[in-house]
Amino acid sequence: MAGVNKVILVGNLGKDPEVRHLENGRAVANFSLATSETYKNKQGERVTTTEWHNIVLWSPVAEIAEKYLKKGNQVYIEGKLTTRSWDDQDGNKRYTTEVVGNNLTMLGTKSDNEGGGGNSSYSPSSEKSSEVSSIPEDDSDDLPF
Amino acid sequence: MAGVNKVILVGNLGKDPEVRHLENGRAVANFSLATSETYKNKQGERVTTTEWHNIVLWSPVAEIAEKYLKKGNQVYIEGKLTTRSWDDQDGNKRYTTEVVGNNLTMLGTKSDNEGGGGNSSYSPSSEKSSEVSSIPEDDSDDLPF
Amino acid sequence: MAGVNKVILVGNLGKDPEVRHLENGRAVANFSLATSETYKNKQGERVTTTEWHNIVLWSPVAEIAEKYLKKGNQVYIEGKLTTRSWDDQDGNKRYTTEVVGNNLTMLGTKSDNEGGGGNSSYSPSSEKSSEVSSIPEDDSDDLPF
Amino acid sequence: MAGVNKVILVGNLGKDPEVRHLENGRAVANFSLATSETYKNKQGERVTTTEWHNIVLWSPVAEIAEKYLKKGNQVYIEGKLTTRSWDDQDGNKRYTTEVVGNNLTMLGTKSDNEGGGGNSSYSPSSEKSSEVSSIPEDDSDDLPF
DNA sequence: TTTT
DNA sequence: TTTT
Repeated sequence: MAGVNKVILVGNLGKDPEVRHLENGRAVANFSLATSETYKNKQGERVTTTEWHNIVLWSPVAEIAEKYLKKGNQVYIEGKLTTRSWDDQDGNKRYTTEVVGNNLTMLGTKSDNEGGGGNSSYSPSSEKSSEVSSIPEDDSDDLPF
Repeated sequence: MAGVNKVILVGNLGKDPEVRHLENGRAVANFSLATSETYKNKQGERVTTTEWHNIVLWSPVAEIAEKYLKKGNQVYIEGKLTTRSWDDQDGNKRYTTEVVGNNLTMLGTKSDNEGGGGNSSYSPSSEKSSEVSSIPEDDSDDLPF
Repeated sequence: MAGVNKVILVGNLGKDPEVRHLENGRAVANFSLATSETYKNKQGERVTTTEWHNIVLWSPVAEIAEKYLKKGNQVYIEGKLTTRSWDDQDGNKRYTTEVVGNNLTMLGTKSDNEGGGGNSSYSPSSEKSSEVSSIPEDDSDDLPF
Repeated sequence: MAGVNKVILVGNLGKDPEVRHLENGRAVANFSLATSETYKNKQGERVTTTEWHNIVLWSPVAEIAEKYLKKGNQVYIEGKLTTRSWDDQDGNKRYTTEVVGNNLTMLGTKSDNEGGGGNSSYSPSSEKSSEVSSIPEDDSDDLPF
């Protein structure tokens, strides 16, 4: 009965996170993440294929994404697969699969993650270094925030 | 640039695998897999939520699924997330996310996986035991088939 | 700086868990877990290799292990690698590597896990089913205990 | 019977890899990898704990490590846990646990991995970019080398 | 020391 | 559509 539903991704943000602050005080962040792999095909040519993932982060990870993540940043994300359904304008049932992340680690050096993305609202708080970027899943009380 | 795209699931098959044998000799198996988790809500009631995943397996894992997997069986599946697009009858772009598995391990005892599923065409070949059910990802040449 | 240290195991307990209850109210469980893989060697013979892992579980997972796990049971364990050092009787520094689990899921059917192991002190409490055996890592407040 | 034995690490090399080329043409690389996590303790102080792992890589991953990895580089490593025993000078049985990696991905930008380590024999080949650094586990025949 |  |  009990199951396991786990996703592990290392990739780059396709855009800056979009963060909404809900009335109940929680925040939710959304962005797309690209995971690429390069291989040689039969003709010996190097080919790169990229998969795009819809990432959803809730508080307190959402706030970390808001403060520190920018378009292009490389991150490790651990989470679970969820599919939700909705009705489109034609009354058809549609499904969207997302990765709800519960663990986020920024990769690369600090300089990789500064200056960064397509967002002009660069915040000096990102200088606080990537040391704070990992959310240990098993003691969420001790978050460095 | 190089990335990681990994999914790890432990769940139960919602139905027998559907297997198609392609002209090029390869086979592809499809089935849905349920991963359930149980927790207590604020009212102290035990609640079970189930997530359904679309699983795709290619040869030689597809043939293992064909021979040994039945509705209800519990399996460990490791693979990667892929999203493919198609056009529906209204000309709208639709997206389907699937887990393409490259590693499959049957769980539980042999007796769990015998007699099994909703499929009446029970095959004695399933008595060959689950020893053959794990496909080591790194030496696919040594598959027990 | 921030890193990832994750271990995922599916295997069988080599013996019943040994559980110690500490003065501070916490409990710690220890047992060995076997992960086996079968492959064909160059001679076409089926060969099984088994790796043994030292598992350490702390409250509240330790109490679950105490109540429900027995020698022979198949489990999914997620945790992290830790190496601790100690001095042997000859004054040499020794190292022991253990997997500290933070997520445990019992596998197989209920019947697999009943009647169970080499332990005669079979407790009817294990009939409470494996529904309680999964510890969702991200809402430990909602543990079914 | 069939089991799962999987380790996933993101960390930094403690030193340049040591690579031995065996008579049979295979190579084996060894290095230590640090995975760090930072959290706040009860006193609100930020604490960093570091775990060291013994990494072993065989061909063809060993050659990649030899060419591209240096002390300090951040990598993603996927592999399995193995414990081997040996006899020390006092005739005591000793055990060493290692992570045998079968998947390696270099993290960060190219500049992170240049100039790098404590090794003076810097090789321009590392400029070939980290695109080549991921070894897809399921088609090892198509390695970009 | 497990499991099939 | 699974499982307990």
